[in-house]
Amino acid sequence: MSAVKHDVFQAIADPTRREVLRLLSEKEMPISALTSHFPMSRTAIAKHLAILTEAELVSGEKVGREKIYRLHPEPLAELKDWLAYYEQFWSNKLTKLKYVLEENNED
Amino acid sequence: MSAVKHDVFQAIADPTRREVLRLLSEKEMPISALTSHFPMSRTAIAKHLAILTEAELVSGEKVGREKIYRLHPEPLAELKDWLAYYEQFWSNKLTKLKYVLEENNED
DNA sequence: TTGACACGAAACCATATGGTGTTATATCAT
DNA sequence: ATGATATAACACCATATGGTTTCGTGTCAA
Repeated sequence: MSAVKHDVFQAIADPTRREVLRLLSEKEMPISALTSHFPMSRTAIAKHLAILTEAELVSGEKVGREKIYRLHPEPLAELKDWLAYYEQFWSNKLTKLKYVLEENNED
Repeated sequence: MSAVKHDVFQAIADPTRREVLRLLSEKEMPISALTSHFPMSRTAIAKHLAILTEAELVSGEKVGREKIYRLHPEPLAELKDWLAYYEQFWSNKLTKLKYVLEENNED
């Protein structure tokens, strides 16, 4: 679908692809089973799977006339590492505290 | 640059925008200072900032004739939460162990 | 007040993205 | 062998994306 290689960040940018990942996290399945969860054609899902495959987040194994796709979550480590850098600027606890203080200052 | 609202996932999909976030994490700065770090026009950076602003990852404050942009990392929590779900399928420790085993099997 | 500076807005462009439909090919069941 | 099934491959389309250039406007400094 594109000339340039897709990375993990681009792969998870699309809501359909995130839902595909979630479905595959529950159970490996072929394209047609995946497609039944979406209001779009099998061809569209196939393209999303191609992008996810490029990012190495899924892999497909041909079994008879089916091709079973399954989740391959390791590349998400790159995302985790990227995110870890920003946690020095924010933590859930400190953020909540800050919001409380800002709300108090409003009156 | 678009009719649909951009979310955090789309915002961080672009390498330029990720670099903008990193730069702003070091120091708040106006558009022209940001632009000097990239091989593209000020207008292009302005569009990226608009997308980051839509995702509420940055905010700009007008100061005189400048507009100072600064990082607003809280929306990254959504990403962190999304990622947390997949950590049940994989952990750094187990991944490293698996890689070590695979390397050992190579000879 | 006259530039120079920082930015915003608009028009434009090439390519990417996300979808469609059609056709072809391999496999399984009868 | 035939037909149904599962998917791949291809051509096509509208819109989004990521960039450009040009022009307009508010602000600071001389």
